[in-house]
Amino acid sequence: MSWSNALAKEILKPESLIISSEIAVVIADKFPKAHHHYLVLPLADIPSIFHLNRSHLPLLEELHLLAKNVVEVKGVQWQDFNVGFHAEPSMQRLHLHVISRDFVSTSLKTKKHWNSFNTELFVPYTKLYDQLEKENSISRLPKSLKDELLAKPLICNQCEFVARNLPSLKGHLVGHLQDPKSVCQRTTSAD
DNA sequence: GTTCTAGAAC
DNA sequence: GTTCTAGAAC
Repeated sequence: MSWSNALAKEILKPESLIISSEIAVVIADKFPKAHHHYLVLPLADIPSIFHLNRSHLPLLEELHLLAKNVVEVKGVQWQDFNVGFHAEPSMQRLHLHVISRDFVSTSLKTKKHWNSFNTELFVPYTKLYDQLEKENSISRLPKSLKDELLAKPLICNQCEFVARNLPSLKGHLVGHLQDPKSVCQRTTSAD
């Protein structure tokens, strides 16, 4: 399918690059799911996390360094970010997500969007790095587990709130952004 | 990955 | 009647 190759084409466009090295580049996600959402991609044609082994550990470190660099360039706080890979990627080029934890964005539209960043469907950089070091490969999640994680309730990433639907979660997340202290005291029925 | 939209949920 | 979700896309 052609849409799944879009990232490989995107990194060839100079205007897409925010920063780059000889090994990897950083671009803005075309449909950002938070205020800040960047992708770090190797120039080498590595299709996915399932093509990695121990020999790629230095490459991963380079991706991670660029992730830190883009956050610095944007003048925002590293600790406000999730940095990692999708356990079940859709796009055919290895890409490290660098996404701010606000998740306030009009492009966040589905339960799948939320759960792919806020359950085990999101593999933090360090978790993937350690697994690769230990086992020399990354294994796919069983389909039953993927289905289970996709079906999980919409749990806020900043408090105990469980949203009844996506618009409710989005409203709640805006609350965190505007008033980080009081939003956690709201009852779940208020939304 | 997104768009579109039927019909389920409210 | 309106909002929201979830599956098809040749």
